[in-house]
Amino acid sequence: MAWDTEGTRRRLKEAATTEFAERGLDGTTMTRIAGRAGINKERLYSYYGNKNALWEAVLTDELDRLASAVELAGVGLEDIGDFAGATYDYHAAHPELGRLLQWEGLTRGPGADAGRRSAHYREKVERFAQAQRDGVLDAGLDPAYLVFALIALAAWWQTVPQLVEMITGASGGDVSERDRRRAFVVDAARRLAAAR
Amino acid sequence: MAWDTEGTRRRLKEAATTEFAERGLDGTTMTRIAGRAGINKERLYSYYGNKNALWEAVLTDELDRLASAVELAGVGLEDIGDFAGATYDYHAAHPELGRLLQWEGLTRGPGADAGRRSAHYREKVERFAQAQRDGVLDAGLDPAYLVFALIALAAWWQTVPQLVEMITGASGGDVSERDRRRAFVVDAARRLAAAR
DNA sequence: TATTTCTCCAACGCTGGCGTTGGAGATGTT
DNA sequence: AACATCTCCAACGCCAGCGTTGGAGAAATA
Repeated sequence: MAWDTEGTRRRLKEAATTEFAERGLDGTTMTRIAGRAGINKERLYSYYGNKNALWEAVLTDELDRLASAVELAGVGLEDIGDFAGATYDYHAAHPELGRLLQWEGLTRGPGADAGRRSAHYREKVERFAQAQRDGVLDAGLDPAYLVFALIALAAWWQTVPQLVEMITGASGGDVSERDRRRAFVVDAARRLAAAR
Repeated sequence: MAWDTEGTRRRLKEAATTEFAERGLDGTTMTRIAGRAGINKERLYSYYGNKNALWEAVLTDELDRLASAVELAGVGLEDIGDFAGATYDYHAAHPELGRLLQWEGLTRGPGADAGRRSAHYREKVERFAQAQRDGVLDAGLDPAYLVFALIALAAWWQTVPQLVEMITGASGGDVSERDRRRAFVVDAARRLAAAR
């Protein structure tokens, strides 16, 4: 059988992503990760060094995927709604990311890969500020707060599903419910941003 | 010196609450809790049995406090913005409780005391529906979604502080920043809910 | 063929954390 | 006085989990 080093590397990271999202950094064991991947523990260490480094690798990787999957097309009101919708879609399709971010938020200290992530968000904020100068967005809003609010609206459904279920009485399983939530997020984003 | 068994019991639970909120169940050590309380570890075990039992005790206790604090929240239909502001204030004032619930939500499936909590939320939803029939709220909004969105806007600042810092560039420490966030939440809530 | 690289495996050292124990002193109660 | 309760303390047994090691086989490369 031919070798596939990138494949084993990827399988290890996938297993780590699942385990970390499920149990957090402290709750996950390296042995479990290796076992889930069906690959020897020694390989895990030789590829990723130690547990913390693996955690960082998982987090940066997941954030990269989010960044490349969700684009902010323009600076119109429509685009802002689309941006919120796309963010919602991504989180709905990849609930592990929300849980990872939540674990990270609970463990104090600087976030993984903080530099690049900050730059990415600042760019979004800057675009929003520009839209504001163009008169598309309400001038009274802090663009950074707006970016944050949109992400919160789009992402929180996946991070606290128990709360959602308690409030709405519906679980997020079926498609029509998901579509209704998405429509609400898009609409809410435009309501928030619109100049009045 | 007179004995104060209830006092030591309470001090132990307070220390446990702080530590658990800070580090979660897995991240907390019994030795640390005892050390923080300034009481011997053996006392901790004699009073609360083991780590999991202590966790349960802390959680049910905090949930009781939340329930009784929430019961005070009065009568009549409040202004939507004020409701969001009050929710923001509550989460800002009681970060331990919010963090404990976050840990719990991540580590388990069904949250403890789900019955009472969902009843509380349903009641809020019902009030919003009434406000909708009265024409105060936009008729096109699902009131449950609206309640959820308001809570998300108010609570997520405390949930993912790293993300907030990356987006806004400011830490939530100083008072003026907190006031500005609160004002944004209040304003955003009104924008979301207003009939157009 | 010789060498390097990738992989498996079993076992190990080590640390840290859980929960316990036995002894001792101080403070109460009968 | 006799007894029970509360507290401290130091040390222990135990185990799970991190990260390592040495040896071996298989696949590539030279």
